Amino acid sequence: MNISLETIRQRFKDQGLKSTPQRTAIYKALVETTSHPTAEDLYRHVSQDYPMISQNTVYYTLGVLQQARLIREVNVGHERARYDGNLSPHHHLICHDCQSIVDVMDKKLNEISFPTGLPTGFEITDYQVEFRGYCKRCRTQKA
Amino acid sequence: MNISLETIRQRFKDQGLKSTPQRTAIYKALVETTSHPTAEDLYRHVSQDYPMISQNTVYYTLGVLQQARLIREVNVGHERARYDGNLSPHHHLICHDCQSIVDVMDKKLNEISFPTGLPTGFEITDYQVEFRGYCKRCRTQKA
DNA sequence: CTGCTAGATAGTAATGATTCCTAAAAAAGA
DNA sequence: TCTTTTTTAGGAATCATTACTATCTAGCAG
Ligand SMILES: [Mn+2]
Ligand SMILES: [Mn+2]
Ligand SMILES: [Zn+2]
Ligand SMILES: [Zn+2]
Repeated sequence: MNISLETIRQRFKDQGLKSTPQRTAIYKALVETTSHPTAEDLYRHVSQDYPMISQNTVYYTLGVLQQARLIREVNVGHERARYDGNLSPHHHLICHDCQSIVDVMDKKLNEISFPTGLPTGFEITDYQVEFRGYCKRCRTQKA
Repeated sequence: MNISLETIRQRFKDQGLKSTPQRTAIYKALVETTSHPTAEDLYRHVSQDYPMISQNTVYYTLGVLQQARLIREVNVGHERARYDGNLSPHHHLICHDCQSIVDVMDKKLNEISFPTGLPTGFEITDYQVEFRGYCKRCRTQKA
């Protein structure tokens, strides 16, 4: 999945964000991968083109992009945070062993009805289905 | 929800775990609450009866109980870990603002069919539905 | 009941991801 | 080009969790 610089600049502008090379590179990397990388993964990736970038910039940028709703964070236990540049509604499948995250696009999962019998006053906004299992690689390694 | 010491001792024995006052107190606290406490919450709670207990013991014990499948960890973003002593299959509802976690017992949620069209070889073992929203208290505070 | 031993506890030090602080640099509009 | 507001980079700080290790104790064997 490829994204043009113009598109990126436009999205940043729409959110009132300045376009910098570092920010653009981080966002582009995140939109163009399906691997749900960590901040450090992104730091290493972007470092190839911008050797002087700091980890701090990566963290700061991820925070900014998240607030602007251009990316989202994926919860996988309490290990380091994982990020997702794919905003279309979808769910995830996570390997117990290697923590790899795979997108689950099944449309049926977007039609789950909200539960009833909850504490009064609680208002649900959205939900996430998190499947767990073992990826092919980890399964063959065990055998 | 109350649990007797005999029941606790039996469960520990079944898993080959020694029964110590600290371990018993931590497990009892976790089974008898629905608040999904953090390690520190439990440390503070158990400290009332065992003032000399160390945080380390709480962390170690939670690890042991988790490996023995007597408790489970609940994922809520990447804040500190939250624990659950309720092993019956259920899901959760989390407040965006105060991070409180409420149990969702809706049986329909336990009958979701596994998605198809996944990477070959991936084997799903289980899943979790995580609802997000705003609790009553946080909603009235905003208004 | 007594002693033995694996496992548990407590205290302290270390780790590591993330956040905080700040001066210098750069984007974007005037 | 000038000005203002962000953004960046680097270093220090934070804080939950782990690691290390010297006692201590539960549970069992004798
Ligand atoms: Mn995804
Ligand atoms: Mn629960
Ligand atoms: Zn795997
Ligand atoms: Zn709340």
